[in-house]
Amino acid sequence: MKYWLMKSEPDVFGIDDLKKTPGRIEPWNGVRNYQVRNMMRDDMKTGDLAFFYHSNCKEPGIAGIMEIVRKGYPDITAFDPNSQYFDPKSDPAEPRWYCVDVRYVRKLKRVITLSELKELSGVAGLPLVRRGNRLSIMPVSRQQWEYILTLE
DNA sequence: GCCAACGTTGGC
DNA sequence: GCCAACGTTGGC
Repeated sequence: MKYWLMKSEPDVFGIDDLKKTPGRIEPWNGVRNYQVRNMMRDDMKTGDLAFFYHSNCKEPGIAGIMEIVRKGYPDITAFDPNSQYFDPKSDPAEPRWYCVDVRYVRKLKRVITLSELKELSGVAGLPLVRRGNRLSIMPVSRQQWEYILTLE
């Protein structure tokens, strides 16, 4: 089993939105970055756990936990001309973009903020705290995962 | 709203 | 294949 961190803007889709979704399951679609695509297509498996990270907001940080309940499969929003994520270059016969399904597990007792994570050596090496990082999904080691949960 | 960092695109 | 221009991300 692996661990991940997945970013989303709470103004667009936050942890509370996932919690409110019927069945508490949502496809994590619209990702249009090849590095992240590869992770969803090849590495993320059913049963993996992920931190739900709130980005581009007043207090960026880790807000909750979710579970991957469906491994990588083609992102159909890429084929939909009416979708904001439409990509005419993605051929249904050979899909360019992938997504996974996530299920709400729980919110953390408090948001563990980016600024505090940056101060702590226990998460050194995590792309999130590296300058200029733009990965919207990244792997988290078991040690980092457990360390972060001790901060809660 | 600003802007640094970085990915993508496309001309050559 | 290089690289300038452009677009996006995301912290601040």
